Amino acid sequence: MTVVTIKDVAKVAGVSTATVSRVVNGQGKVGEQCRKRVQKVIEQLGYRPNGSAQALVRRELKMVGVITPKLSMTFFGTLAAGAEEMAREQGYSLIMCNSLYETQSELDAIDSLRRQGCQSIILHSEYSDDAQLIALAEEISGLVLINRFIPQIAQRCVWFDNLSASQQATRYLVERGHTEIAVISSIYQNGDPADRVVGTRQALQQHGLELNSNKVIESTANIDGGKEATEQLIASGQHFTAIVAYNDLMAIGAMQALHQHGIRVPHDVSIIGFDNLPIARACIPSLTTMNYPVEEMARYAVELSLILARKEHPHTKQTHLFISELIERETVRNLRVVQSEDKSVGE
Amino acid sequence: MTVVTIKDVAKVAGVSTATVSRVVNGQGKVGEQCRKRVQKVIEQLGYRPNGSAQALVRRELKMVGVITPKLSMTFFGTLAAGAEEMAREQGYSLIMCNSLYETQSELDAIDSLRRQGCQSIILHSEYSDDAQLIALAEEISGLVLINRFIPQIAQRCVWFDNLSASQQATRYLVERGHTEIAVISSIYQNGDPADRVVGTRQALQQHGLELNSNKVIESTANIDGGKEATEQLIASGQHFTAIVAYNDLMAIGAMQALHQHGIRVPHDVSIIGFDNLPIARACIPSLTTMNYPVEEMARYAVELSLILARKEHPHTKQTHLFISELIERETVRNLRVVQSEDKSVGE
DNA sequence: CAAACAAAGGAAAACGTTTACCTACAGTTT
DNA sequence: AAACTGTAGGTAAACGTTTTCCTTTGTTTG
Repeated sequence: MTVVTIKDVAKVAGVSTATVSRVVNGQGKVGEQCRKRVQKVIEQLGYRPNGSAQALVRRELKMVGVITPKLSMTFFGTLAAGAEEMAREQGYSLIMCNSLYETQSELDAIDSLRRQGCQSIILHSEYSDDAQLIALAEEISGLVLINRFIPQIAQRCVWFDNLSASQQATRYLVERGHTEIAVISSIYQNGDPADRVVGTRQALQQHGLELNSNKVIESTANIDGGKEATEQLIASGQHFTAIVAYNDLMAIGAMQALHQHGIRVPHDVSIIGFDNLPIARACIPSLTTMNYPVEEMARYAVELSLILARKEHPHTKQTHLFISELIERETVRNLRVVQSEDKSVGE
Repeated sequence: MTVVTIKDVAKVAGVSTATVSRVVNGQGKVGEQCRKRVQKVIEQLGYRPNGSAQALVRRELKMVGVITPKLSMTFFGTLAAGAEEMAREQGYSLIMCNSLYETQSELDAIDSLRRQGCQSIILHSEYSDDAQLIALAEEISGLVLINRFIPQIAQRCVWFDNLSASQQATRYLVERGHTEIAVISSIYQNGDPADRVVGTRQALQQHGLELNSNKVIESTANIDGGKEATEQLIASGQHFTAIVAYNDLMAIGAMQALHQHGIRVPHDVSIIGFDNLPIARACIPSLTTMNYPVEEMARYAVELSLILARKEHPHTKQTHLFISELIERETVRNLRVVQSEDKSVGE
């Protein structure tokens, strides 16, 4: 007797498997003393319903799949943690897949999830194109895109208002007297970086300023990328008193590069990051950044996915947009207050 | 026709389901032209085997479960990433559970995994006691403990040599002239912190020095905890020229606290962390730390778990110990080289 | 007291695979 | 030509549930 099945329980309790099933699931009519007896046998034998059999007959696996590029990055780890939490609350388990920023592994992951019978999938897609994703949405009722917006499947998109966030960040700098602003952007393909540059440009224009393209440097969205981009920026001789970074990691890299060149933050150069990772609070000086409510978004995405998978969606064309807020810390200097010294970079 | 089954394929291809199954799994005798025909039908219909049905009949789910306290922490995210990678290589998927440092959620997670039919489980357990885990190992053939050692189930333990790592760290400090060493430890229950304190004590003794218990402060294993512990240490008026921190986060917290008190790192106080998180390389000054090969360990743990689950284990009493190496960076000052200034904390 | 009904619980089909066993047929050996 | 052998491929049982009918039994109602 390796594993206890419902039949074993039924036999010992002297009832049919139907009754045991009813007791386990707490539905259908079962007499009180009968229920008690079955309960007891279940305990004694340590019966545990077989999930595969349940999934087979119910035609649904109580799992939600999450596909992100790289779980070891705090941002995606946090995303996964939020998703796991909501999934668990709803009685689902979480299957995790890393896509490693490759289209093929992204597709493989989706395929493997579908094969498992997983109808709920949260996808953070960097590289698949819109058409592919729209096609996928046709087939997978519970597909939800996180951090991406595709108009045709707006109701499946849980995303972040990059435009207004970067406008907000830029405005904050301008209001503090910064007019020469550099942007350290990412080489990601998914539109986010581009949106943010646009946001910065728009905010500057609203104040009669302009974003010089020479001050926009792209690199990989991590610490090294930030360092590299900043080196490039310094080397180019551009004049700037503030940097808007694509994310906190790049901002940290920028701080390192500036530090190596003896440029002080925020005294000589101010910096704003994105994401509000724990590291932003921890670094010295602590990083002013735009909050990215990724955990909350992930929770929401799972909830949405479960609803969509149940096909209860009155096909609203509503989309799901999360907005940012600025976390004020120590890396932005207000040039309009103290004018003690006026050193800045370049020129 | 909502979903394509093996029967549909069989009907269209004019063969039995057995043949389709043989084609899909590439085993058993199937004629060449017959195989081709079936392949084609599978393509056309977009047939995808039902994982639940397969798991049911094969009595195994191709999944490995990973249970960690908090996925949003880089350490555990990295662990999960390593596990996912190996699982995928072996054709398995990964189920993630957060235990949130609670015994009950830990047990719930295990229960849910077992119910799914998951025989491979990687558990990072903080709070369950040895007896519980030993009992669990009896029932779950593929249970592997990561970052924990229990002699009775040594063959299921993938762990880290805390003792020698902390000895190594301490020796490194002593060799650089540090004699007054403080330890910022964690309040975790799982034995790691205690082992590390012992390691430090032993290393000091080997050099004829002693670890003053007043210089060992415990707190939570994160940035705030490190800050708090350091504040306490400073307030206590103890004299110290170096700190061994329980992990990089606590080390960063310590650096912040020291910074706030105008104490320079490494000039006045040296620090060694543990884990070698990306943040250790990124902070200023960059943190000297003991490497913790957690990703590699996680990969290994999954491999081991799969072997154990298959019960191929010739019951060796081998255990699986990973060792550390010191990553030299900028937070340790060599007191024996330059003696320009001699300020230190306390006294 | 008969008729109607409700409640408890059983029998069996269904879910989609895999696989042990069997059949049919073609080719080989005597 | 008969007997044998090997192989492609079919049949059907099995995996462990859930759920739709039923049947049985006891209770209410006119």
